[in-house]
Amino acid sequence: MSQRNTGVPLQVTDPAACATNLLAEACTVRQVLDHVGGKWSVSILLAAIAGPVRFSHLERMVEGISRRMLTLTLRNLERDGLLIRTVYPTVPPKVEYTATEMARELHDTLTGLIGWAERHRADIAAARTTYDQRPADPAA
Amino acid sequence: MSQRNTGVPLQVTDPAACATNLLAEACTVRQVLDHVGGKWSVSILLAAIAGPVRFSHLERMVEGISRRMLTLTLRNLERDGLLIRTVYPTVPPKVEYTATEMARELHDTLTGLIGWAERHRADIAAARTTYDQRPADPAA
DNA sequence: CAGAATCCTCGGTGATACTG
DNA sequence: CAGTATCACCGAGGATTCTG
Repeated sequence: MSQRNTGVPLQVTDPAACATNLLAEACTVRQVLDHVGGKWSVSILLAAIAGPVRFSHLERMVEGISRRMLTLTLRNLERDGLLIRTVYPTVPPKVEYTATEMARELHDTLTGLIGWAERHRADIAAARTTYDQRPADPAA
Repeated sequence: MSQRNTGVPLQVTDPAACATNLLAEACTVRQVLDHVGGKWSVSILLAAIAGPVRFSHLERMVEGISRRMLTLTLRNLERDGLLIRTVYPTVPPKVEYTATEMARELHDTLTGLIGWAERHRADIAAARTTYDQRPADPAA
């Protein structure tokens, strides 16, 4: 990026770092996260998977998102082949975003993540409690 | 955070936002990403899953990570119940990090993500090429 | 309606030095 | 060896305005 903050978020884990056998997995995971790890990517993706959505529709659904980030995230998802952008040349401009097959498969995979999260929600909370109740200064 | 930059990364998606049925999934996914979405989390996690690792061991494996970020990420993972920290009170201090069962299950889930990424690596690259070759100014 | 352009803030991250 | 403390940087994200 030559200019200041002109474009889309970077989201590029350098592929050169993916060398070591063990860490190769980690690197691949990070590549995925570079696509959907953004603050709003998943929300938009899921919305589009549920059915074609329009810009203003998303703006209302995702709640909390700014126009700018909506645009940027949509661009990213489109660039990565997860969304298809369709422009209807009507008088009030109309643009629809549709999830690709690849995106739907990704959703299936993400479902696994959701399952894990729900299975271990309690465990995570418990761990956090345990951690917070650590002795701050054991030297006493 | 009252102070400047004292502690661990935030990593807390406010649960209140998880309301709408459709976006609830997105919110759950984001919760997971809050745990392992950090730049180094996955690498460390995978290393620990492969077997108990020591601090300096990780420092060499992960390559590129700073001491600070290693410490912070380890703290996060420990707090979330993904890692167990064991201190051996030997003369040169020795600390081992072990992955929990929960972490291993997460790894299994992440494997799905890896599979997806490898299946669609070409598609993503192709989409990017297509996107880059867009007409910049169609009005001409 | 659907963006593009601009400016600004904040917190995640890195580099370095110090400590038990 | 395994951290902690402090400082500085910069890029993702937010708010606002303008346009076709």
